[in-house]
Amino acid sequence: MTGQNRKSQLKALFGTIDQGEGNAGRAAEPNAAPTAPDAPPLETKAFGLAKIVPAETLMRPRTSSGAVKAMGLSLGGLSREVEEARRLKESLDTVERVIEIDPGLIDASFVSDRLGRDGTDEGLGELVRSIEANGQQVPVLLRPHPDQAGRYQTAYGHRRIQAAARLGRSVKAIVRSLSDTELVLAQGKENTERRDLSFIERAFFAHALIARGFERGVVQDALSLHKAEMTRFLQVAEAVPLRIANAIGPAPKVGRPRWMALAELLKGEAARVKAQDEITSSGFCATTGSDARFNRVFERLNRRTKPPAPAPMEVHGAAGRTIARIDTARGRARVDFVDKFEAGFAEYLQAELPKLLESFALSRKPKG
DNA sequence: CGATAAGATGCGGGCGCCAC
DNA sequence: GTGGCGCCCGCATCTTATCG
Repeated sequence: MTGQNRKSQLKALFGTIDQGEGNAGRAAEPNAAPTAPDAPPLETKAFGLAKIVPAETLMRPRTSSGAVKAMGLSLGGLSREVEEARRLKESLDTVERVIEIDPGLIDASFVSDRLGRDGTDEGLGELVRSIEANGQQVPVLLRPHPDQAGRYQTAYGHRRIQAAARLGRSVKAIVRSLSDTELVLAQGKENTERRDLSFIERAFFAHALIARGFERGVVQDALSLHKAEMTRFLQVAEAVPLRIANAIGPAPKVGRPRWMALAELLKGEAARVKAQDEITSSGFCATTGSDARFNRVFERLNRRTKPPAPAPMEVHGAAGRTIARIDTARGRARVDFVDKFEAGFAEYLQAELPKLLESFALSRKPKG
């Protein structure tokens, strides 16, 4: 597929989504698809009730009128009105209306964009409360299920559907006939706009799309990815086994550098065995929060290569009491005095410290 | 509560590979 | 040789956490 084709495909898809969903609380796409030459005027399509005055009608030059011509014009006008009425009816029939659907009839998208959130999604409870209090503000996008008549497949709005199911309510939805490509592109675009997917979820979503044969450029466009980012997504998704990523979960606070570091560690077979062992441990299962679970796995794999930071050393006074602590973590030395010191001590320390350092340097020099 | 450090994210641009 | 593509490095900016 050429870049031009890709762009027109995206424009055709997303331009119409935004136009049809003015109540979705999102700004219209700045480069939305231009209205097709044979499409009804924009106001007809968007609002249905607006007065229809095609531009060509307004531009048509007036001609002199005889009785016959007047009748012809009148008939012509009538036929135009009939034609416009037909168009209006057509647009009303095809315009995307929000309908209510039982969540039990709705299946998830064929490409998952979530990791290990089933039943443990921290934000879902909040969404349930919001919908309970204010109703569902934004409709979800569905398509008729390609294999099962009477059922639907989700393009986006999975969490809203889960929340509605939990409340025992129907889901406000727009149903549109979508190809596989259109469905995943809508799904990717929506997730990108909402910024509610973590790094690793986006990585696996991009990877899943590539695995299903979607072109790299299409995936980049749909997820608004820079080419370099796309490369890193695929590298991480290939290096981190899905079962491990699923066990960890979305880890929203863990970004690219740490997932890439984990992916690097997981390239070794021994590390994969260790990670598998970690995710089945009781401690891991008892850990709440995907960020904490990530840290457990990461620290377990990193344990050998990165020694723990040394504990602060205590300096004891004549009576054996701790008078100061020396912290050498992160490659620097820091001295904290336990008690307040007398006036002038800082100046004394300032004067004596160079001598102390010099004396230390001399003691380190090899003798002879 | 402001300053600072650490981490996350987006992006530019160089490089190598490959098809034409 | 040229252009397209993917990989990689590194920088700038923004956000979040920590410290004093």
